[in-house]
Amino acid sequence: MIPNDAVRARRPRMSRAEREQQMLDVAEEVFAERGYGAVSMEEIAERVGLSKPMLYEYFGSKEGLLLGVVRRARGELREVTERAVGAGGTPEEMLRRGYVAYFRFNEAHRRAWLVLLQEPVLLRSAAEEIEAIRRQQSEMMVELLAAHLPDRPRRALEAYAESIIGACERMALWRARTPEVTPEEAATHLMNLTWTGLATLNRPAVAD
Amino acid sequence: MIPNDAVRARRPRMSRAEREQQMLDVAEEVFAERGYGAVSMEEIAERVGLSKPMLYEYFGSKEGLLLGVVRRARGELREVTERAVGAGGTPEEMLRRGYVAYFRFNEAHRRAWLVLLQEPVLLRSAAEEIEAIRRQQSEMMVELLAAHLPDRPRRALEAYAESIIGACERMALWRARTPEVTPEEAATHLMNLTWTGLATLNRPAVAD
DNA sequence: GTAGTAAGTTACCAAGAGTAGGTTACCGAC
DNA sequence: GTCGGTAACCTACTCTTGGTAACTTACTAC
Repeated sequence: MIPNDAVRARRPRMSRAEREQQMLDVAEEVFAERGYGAVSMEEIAERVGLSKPMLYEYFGSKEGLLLGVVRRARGELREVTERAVGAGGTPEEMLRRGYVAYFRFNEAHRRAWLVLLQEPVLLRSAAEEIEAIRRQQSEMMVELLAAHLPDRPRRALEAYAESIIGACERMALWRARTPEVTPEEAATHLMNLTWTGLATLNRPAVAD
Repeated sequence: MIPNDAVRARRPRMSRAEREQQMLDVAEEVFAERGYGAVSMEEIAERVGLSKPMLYEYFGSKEGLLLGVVRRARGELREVTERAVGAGGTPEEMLRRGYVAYFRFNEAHRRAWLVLLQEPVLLRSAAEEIEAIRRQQSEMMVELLAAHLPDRPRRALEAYAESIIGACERMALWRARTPEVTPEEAATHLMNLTWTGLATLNRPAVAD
């Protein structure tokens, strides 16, 4: 039988790289909107305009697809914050710029960020992979702190770094519910807490 | 046919309340160990010594069961921290005791805490429920801060509260990977970061 | 123009979430 | 003591969905 060219023409063949990105786009959107558990591979395939086995061809499993989404998003975020921090200046300036960059990122890439923040924890089987990404985040922060606090034990710096990252994440979640708070304001709050410290905060000099 | 009494005797009937607790115990253990996605309702039922429909009778769905586990754990945690903070003293003391209580809790109730921290995010459909619990946590912290910082805008206090809670969570995760850090040490790190502040930290007086 | 490969398909399986409808044990009332 | 009524509990199913095997179609280099 002769294939229906009119129909075939609607599904242009793409290179693997292109398709992958397209799949990640769709998956990111739909995971962020309704959550990993509520979305079927069938549906994602349909939205991409392909059949299910192609998703498995490229990502191996549903978790693999999610991991792809998370990895890409995490990479982008990392790039943004590293550029912000790497621009130099005093530790205070670097920290502040890092905060601002983080909050701007999750404002601009809301969907990516939602997936990034909310989903990785359910990936038991991909835990090591995720762990590696986290460690990277944390190491960057430790370096930043080490420049300012050269005499502190490494262990303490790690603790600060982890705490700060946790604070950022939760602050971002809060900002999602309180959209009138700008990235700069959020950064100021975080600076007041982590840099100035609550003890010194009741001096009227510090504004937020 | 006459039922096999020997077999029946192994499955004593229990009151609803008792069974519920037992089911929550099993679910908590197994979710914490292998993750929500990797555990089937069939298996949980089997471990409890009942058949699947009983789980559905009591919890409605798999998510409902998870929610039950989370709610119970969160309640216990809340009790513990509220008692610690409620004992009074200076804001600094209260904050510190709160931190210590939190880290002690997740040391003593490792399984409960793992579920608590790692799973709720995947519950899209139960999001409001979870949100309510979170708000409670955050409100308690806001009250604590308000006593110390009466002149700050509410909005700022909320931001601090959210950040602090996020810092606690992530710190707890870090502690799970670094078990030699005691609850008291973790609390000290957090105090140094949030109370003292990084700016003042390079004075040699503060130890951690 | 044909061989090889990479993109894409249909049609299936297996596992597990959730349910309909029935059975067994307990408990209070007469 | 037996007889309803209820609450705990079961067997046996359905249906969705993650995952795969085996095939077909189109592009690309020689």
